[in-house]
Amino acid sequence: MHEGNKVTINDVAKAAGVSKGTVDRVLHDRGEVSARSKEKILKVIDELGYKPNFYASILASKKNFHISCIIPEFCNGEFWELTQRGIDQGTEYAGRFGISLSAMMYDQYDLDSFQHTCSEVLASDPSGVVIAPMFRNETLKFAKELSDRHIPYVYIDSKLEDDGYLAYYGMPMYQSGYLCADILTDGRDVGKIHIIRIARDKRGLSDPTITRRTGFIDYISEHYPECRIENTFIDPKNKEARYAVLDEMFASDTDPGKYIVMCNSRVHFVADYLRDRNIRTCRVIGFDVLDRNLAALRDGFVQALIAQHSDRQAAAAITALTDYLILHEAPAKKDNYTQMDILNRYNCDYYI
Amino acid sequence: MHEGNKVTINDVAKAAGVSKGTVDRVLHDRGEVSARSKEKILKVIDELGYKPNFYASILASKKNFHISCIIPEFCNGEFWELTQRGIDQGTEYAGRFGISLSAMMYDQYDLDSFQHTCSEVLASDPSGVVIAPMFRNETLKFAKELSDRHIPYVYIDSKLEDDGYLAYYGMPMYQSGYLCADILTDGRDVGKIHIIRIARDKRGLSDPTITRRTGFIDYISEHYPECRIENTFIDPKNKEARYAVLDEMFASDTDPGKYIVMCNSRVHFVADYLRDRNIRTCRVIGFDVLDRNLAALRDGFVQALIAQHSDRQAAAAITALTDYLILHEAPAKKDNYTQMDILNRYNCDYYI
DNA sequence: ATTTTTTCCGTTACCGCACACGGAAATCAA
DNA sequence: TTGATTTCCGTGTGCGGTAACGGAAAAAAT
Repeated sequence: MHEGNKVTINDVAKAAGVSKGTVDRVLHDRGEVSARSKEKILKVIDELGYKPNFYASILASKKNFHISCIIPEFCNGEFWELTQRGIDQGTEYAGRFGISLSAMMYDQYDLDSFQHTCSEVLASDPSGVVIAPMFRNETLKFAKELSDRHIPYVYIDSKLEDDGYLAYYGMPMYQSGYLCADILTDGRDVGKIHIIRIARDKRGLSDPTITRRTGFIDYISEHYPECRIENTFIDPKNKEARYAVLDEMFASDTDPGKYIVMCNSRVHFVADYLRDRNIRTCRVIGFDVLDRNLAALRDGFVQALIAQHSDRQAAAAITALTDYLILHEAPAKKDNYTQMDILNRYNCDYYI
Repeated sequence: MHEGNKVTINDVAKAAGVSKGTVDRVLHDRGEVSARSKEKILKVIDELGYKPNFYASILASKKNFHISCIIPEFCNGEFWELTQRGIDQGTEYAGRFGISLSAMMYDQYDLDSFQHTCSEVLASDPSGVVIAPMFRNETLKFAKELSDRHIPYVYIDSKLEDDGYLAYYGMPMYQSGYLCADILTDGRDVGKIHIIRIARDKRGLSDPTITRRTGFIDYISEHYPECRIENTFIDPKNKEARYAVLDEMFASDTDPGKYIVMCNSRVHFVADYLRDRNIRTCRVIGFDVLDRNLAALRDGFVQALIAQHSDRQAAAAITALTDYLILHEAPAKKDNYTQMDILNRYNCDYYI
C-alpha cells in the first residue's frame, strides 16, 4: 500500500512481450493492434493491477477539456444562485485537472433564449455539458444532439425521460412533497391546509414542483382524508396584488392557526406578508435555502425549510464529468437523489 | 482561462537569463544561488505569474505521500463504521493523487491502546494524520510531536484546545443538544423528560456528548423552566439489566406519553426495548445514522434522529490533507462545523 | 603566482505517459 | 513471383518539473 502504483505501462509492455506503444494503443482503444496482442495485454493489465498514472497522463496529453454548464439566469438571492456556487466549487476541482468551465445562462421563461444558449454551447464544441433543463422538448432535442456527437452530459435539478445522460443529480421531488406534508402536519389535528402557488403562465415548460405538490397531496389524503386543501395564487411581481390576495385568504378563513405551505423556493413571499401583518400564529413550511427564506426561518415566520443542496448537486455533476473525462470512469450511480435536509431555526446556520 | 497556465519553468529561466536548474533551486529554496540571480528570478516569476504545474512536479519528484487515520475500532453497525466509510471515500480521492491511506484503530476504552497506536503512526513517519481523539492529554502530547516533526494533522469528530492542527471537521456538539431539545419538545406541553445515558466508567476520557447534553439542558431550562429532567443509566452490555432499569422507569412514571432522549448514538437500545414491550406512545429522539437507529426510525419507535454525516467529515479531512500536501493549500476554514441533519422516517432513506 | 576551496550555475537523465512516425511483416493484387 | 497495401508494432520525442553531477569562475589560502 505504501508503495502506491508501481506498475507502469512499461512493466505491462514487458510482461506482455510488446512495446509500450502497443499497450498505449489498447489502453485508448486506438486500434491497430492484433486481437492476440490485445487480449494478452488486457490480461496482463488485469493481473498486474495496472492503473495509469494520471499525472503523467495529463501531462503528456495536453488536451484542453472544457465543460459548459447550462442553467437559468438569476438575480441575487434567487434559487439558482446556489447552483452557481456549486458550479464555482466544481470549477476549482476541474481546474486542478486542467479542465475549464463556463456557465451559460438562459431565461427560464423564454424558449428562444434556451434554444439560443443550446446552440451556442454546441458551437463551442464542449467536452462535456451540465444542464438544468426547463423546457422538455427542446432539451430532448439538445440531448440527442449531444449523444450523437458523443459529448457526455449530466442533468441537475430535474431530468427527462431520455437516457443518454451520464448522470443525474437532483432531489426526489415527489418525496420532498410527501416529507413536507409530514413536517407541516406533524401529528397535529389539521383540518385545512393552504397551498400558496405562483400564478405563472406555463408555456409548455416542465415545472418540477408539480411533482412535489402531488407528493404533498398524496400524503394528506392518506393521513388526513378529511383535510381540505385550498390553493391560493399569488403574483411574484406585484406586492400589492399579493397582499390583497393574502388578506382575502385570511379574511375568509377565521382560524388564526393556519397551515401554510409553498412548494417552490418563494416561501419568503408569505413570510414577508406575515411579518408585515405581524401574524405569528401560522405554521409555514417552504423549500430551499434562499437568504430571504433563512431570515424568515430565523424570525419564526417560517417553521421549517426543506432544502436540497443544489450547490452540491452542481458540484457533483461537474466532478462526475471531470472524472469521466480524465479517468474514463462513469459515476457509480447514474441517478443520484440527494438528501432532503430539514432546516429549522436551530440548525439552519450550519447549512450555509 | 481556456489556456491554463502556459508559463513554464523554462519561460521563467529564459526571461531571467538563467537555466531552469537555477530557477528550480530558488523555487525550492535549495540555496546555491547568488542573491542577484535569486532576486531576478523571483521578479520574473512574479511578473509572468508563473505557477508550477503540479502534475509535472509530482511526477518528477516521485514522492510517496502517506496519510494515517487514527480512529476508534468498532463493530458492525457502530458509530465509527460511518467514519470508516468516509475514510474509504477519502482513500479513493487521495489515491488519485498517488497518496496512500491507512486506518489505524485503537480501543476507545483503553489508554494504552491509544498510545500504542500513536507511536506506531509516528514510527511510520506519515506525511499527514487524521485523528479522532478520545484521550485529552495523550492526544495533546501526540499533536505536539506531530507539530515538531512538521507533520500536518486534522481533527475529526472532536478537537482539543491545541491549535497546531491544519483543520477540524465535526459537529457543533452544544448546538446539537440544543436542537435536539427543540425537536423533542416541538412546542408541546412537556412536563418531564427522560435522558437515557450509558453507564460507563470514564477514565479521564473526554466524552463529547457531555457538551451535547449541556446544550440540551440549557434549551429546556430556557424554554421549559418547569420541566423536570430525569437521568436513567443503562448498561450497553447487559440486556437484562437494561430492561430491568427501563421497566422500573416506566413503572415509576405512569404517563404513557413520555419524552425520551439519548445524547449518543445508542438510541436503538431504547427503541429495542419499546419494540419488545410494544410501547408506541413515547416521543424519542436520538443521534446518528446507525442501521439499528434507522430501523427504529422507520418502525416509528424513534421519531427523529439528528445526524452529523461523520463520513463526510472524514472524507473532508482527507481531502484537506491531500490538498495541503499536493497544492500546499490550507483549507479555507480551519474549523468546519458540519451541518446537523434532522432525519425522520420520510427523508431518512436519502441519507444512507 | 599557484593551488585549494567555495560559490554558483548549466547540463542531463529521468518520471510515466501520449502520440507521431516510420518500418517490418503479413496480406493482397498483379 | 513481385509489387502494392494493409496490418501491426517499436522507437523516439516531449509534456514540465526535479535533482544529481560536474565544472567554470570567483574567492581564499599558500
